[in-house]
Amino acid sequence: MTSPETRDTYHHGNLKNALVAAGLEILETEGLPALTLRAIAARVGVSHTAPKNHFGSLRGLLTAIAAEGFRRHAAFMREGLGAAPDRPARLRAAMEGYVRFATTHPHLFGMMFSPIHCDFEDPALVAAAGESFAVLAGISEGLDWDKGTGPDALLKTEMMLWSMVHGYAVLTMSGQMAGATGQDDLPGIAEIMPGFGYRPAPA
Amino acid sequence: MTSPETRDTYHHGNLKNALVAAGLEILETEGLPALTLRAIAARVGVSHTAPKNHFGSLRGLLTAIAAEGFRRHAAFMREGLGAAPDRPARLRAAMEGYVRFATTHPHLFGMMFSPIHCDFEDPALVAAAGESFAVLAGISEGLDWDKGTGPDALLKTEMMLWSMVHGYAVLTMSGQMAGATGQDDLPGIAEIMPGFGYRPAPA
DNA sequence: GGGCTTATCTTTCCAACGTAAATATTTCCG
DNA sequence: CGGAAATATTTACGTTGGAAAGATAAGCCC
Repeated sequence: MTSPETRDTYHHGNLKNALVAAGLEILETEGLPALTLRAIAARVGVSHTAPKNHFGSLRGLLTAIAAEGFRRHAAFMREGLGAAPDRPARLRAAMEGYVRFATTHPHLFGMMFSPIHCDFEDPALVAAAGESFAVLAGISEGLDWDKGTGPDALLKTEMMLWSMVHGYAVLTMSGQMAGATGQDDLPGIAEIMPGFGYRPAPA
Repeated sequence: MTSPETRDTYHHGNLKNALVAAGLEILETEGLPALTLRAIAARVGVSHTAPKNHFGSLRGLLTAIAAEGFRRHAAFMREGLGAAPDRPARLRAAMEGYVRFATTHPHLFGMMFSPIHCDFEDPALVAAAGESFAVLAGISEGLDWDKGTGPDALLKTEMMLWSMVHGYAVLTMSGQMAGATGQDDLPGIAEIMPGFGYRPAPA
């Protein structure tokens, strides 16, 4: 996917996308500390100052990479939704997709939620993150729990689900959950989520 | 608390503690990106290579700072416990202490859970983090929910509470929760936690 | 199709960073 | 008192992101 180390034309032609793709590759193979401006540019075959024209700074490039990460993240969450027979199963599938993305792409996932690396004010990133959040919002409606009917019911439900699954993903992935509990084999996200039911579907 | 910029003796005398204290100060005033080896050393008044004798590397020093962070984190969680009249109130107090620490010391909190900066294998860090986890463990016992009695009941309860409160803290603090929901004024941790009750105290 | 404008990329340079190695100073302890 | 160990400094090095200036290509208008 990424262009080779050399090229015949002075202009790359598709540098913006190539840089994002190269960054994703580096994240997968070498991790976050190796994700330097110079390394990304070298992989595409351009000078280390070339990205500045498209992204302004390293932070800008990382933000674009994170945005692509959120799109894939949303795709992971949506993956099991089709096969789910009912709403509780959909809830479970989305949560497990969330965690599966984190464990499959740990470095990318870590960067996507790091204020040091990403600019959460960036409109493109906000939009991409909203794509993931929308999946959560979709399964939040009608969830039956003690705050599922009052004021801000939907907002509270979304926040509760997001907080739980995100905390689980972060803490297990970093090894802190294993370290603090002393357990190697930890329960999955479905095993630590209260068994929420759903109120009858609206109409 | 920290030594002044100059000193009369060749040996500092208490460099190890002074470096940790200086690091904490920098985190409060200038944030995580400013927490460099050279900046910490300069604040204490030693050369930027002096910390190596005590901590090995920058990562080692940051790990020690994080450990002190976890001790203070545990103190925040314990703070409201005494005044709580019953067990549900204790649960709420601990959760709110967790979040209050994160909002009061955002940069320190962020570093404490960053595998890039800290070495989660370090015994001192594991011990300090365990101190925080112990507070959670203390309020997990007897919590009444659908997984509160089966196998690994206590472990699952601890993991559920920790995941929820940690996810909430991270996502609200980074601004992502506000960004994705479009809400400025978000519900507190107590408002998005299921209203757990407790089974009768054991004897 | 000639010429101006703009976008894109390179080259060069710089300050700041973490770390290594060699050296200086102090303390500890026999 | 004296050598060993601990502690801190000096110097140097390779790497990083970014700024500045110049080179090259593309777009576009007449």
